[in-house]
Amino acid sequence: MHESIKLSELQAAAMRVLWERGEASAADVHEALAPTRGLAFTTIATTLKRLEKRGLLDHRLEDRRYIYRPLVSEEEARSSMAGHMVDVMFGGETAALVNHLLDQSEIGEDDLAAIKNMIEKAKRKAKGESR
Amino acid sequence: MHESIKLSELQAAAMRVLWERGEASAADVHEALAPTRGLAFTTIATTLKRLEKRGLLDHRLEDRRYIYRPLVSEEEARSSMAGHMVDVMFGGETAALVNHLLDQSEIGEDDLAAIKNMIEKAKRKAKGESR
DNA sequence: CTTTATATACTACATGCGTAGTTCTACATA
DNA sequence: TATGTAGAACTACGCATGTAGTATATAAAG
Repeated sequence: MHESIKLSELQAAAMRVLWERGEASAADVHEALAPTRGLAFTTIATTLKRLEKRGLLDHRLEDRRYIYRPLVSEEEARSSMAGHMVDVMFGGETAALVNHLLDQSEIGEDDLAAIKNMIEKAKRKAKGESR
Repeated sequence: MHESIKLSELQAAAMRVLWERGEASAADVHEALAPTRGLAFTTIATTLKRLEKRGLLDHRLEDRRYIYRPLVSEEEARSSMAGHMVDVMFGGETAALVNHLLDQSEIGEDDLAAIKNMIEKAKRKAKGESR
C-alpha cells in the first residue's frame, strides 16, 4: 500500500495520460504532453522511469519498447494528495478544506446543487459508519 | 502578489506558528515544533531564512535576534495550495475536489450540516457574481 | 579584560526533480 | 553487410529542500 503518494505537476500530467489510457509508451506520453509542455522525449522517459522506481508504475516490453501501466489508481492518488493537503494546510480537518473551497469558490450554481446531493449521500454514509 | 505559494510540510508547520502568533523568533518556532519534529535549531533557522528569501517572511531585529513575520496570510496560502491541487489532480474543477472529499470523507454529520449552510451562502454569492 | 552563552551566518551533504544531451543497442532497410 | 533509426540507458547540471555542523559576532558575566 502506498500510504503517501506525492506527484509534481509533470508527474501528475504523465500519470493522467496513463490513467486515461490504461497504458502507454513513453512516446505516447510524450506526444500527449507535447502540445502543452513541449518537453524533450528524454525528459518524459526520465520522469516515467523515476515514477517506476518509486513504485507508481510498472512496464512490460512490447515491440522493442516499454509500455507503462499505473500501479496506483487516480482515486488513490487523489485521496493521498488531498489528504496530505488537508493535513498540512487545514489541520487535518477535511471539513475545513471543504469550507474553504465553498467559501471563496468559483463553483457554479449547478455544481453547488450537485454537491448538495452529495451531502445527502455522505450523510447517510456517515450515519452508517458512525457505529 | 504571490500567485503561486508552495509550502512543504516543514515550511507549512513553521508558517503556521507565525500565523498563529503574528510573529516569532527562530527559537520560538523551534520550540513550538520541537515536540512533534525534534529538529535542530539551525534547521529551523535555515528554513525561516529560505522562506524569507522566497518573500514569504520578513524579519526585524529585536534584542539581538530576528523576529519573523509572515508576508502572506494563511488564507492566501490555503487558496494557492488548494488551487494548485485542483489544477494538478482535479482538472481544474473545484467541484470535483469537493465531490471527492464528500464522497470518501471522514466528515461527521454535524460538519456536513454546517457545510450545507455554506452552500446556501455560496449559492447566493454565485448568483450575485454571475451577472 | 577574559570567558561564556547565544543567535546568526556560512558551509555542506544527500535527495528529488526538471530538463536534456550522449551513448548504446538492436531491428529495419538499402 | 553497412547504415540508419528508434528507443533505452547513462550522465549531467542547477535548484529546492531537509538536515545540521561549524564559525563568527556580540552581549552578558565574572
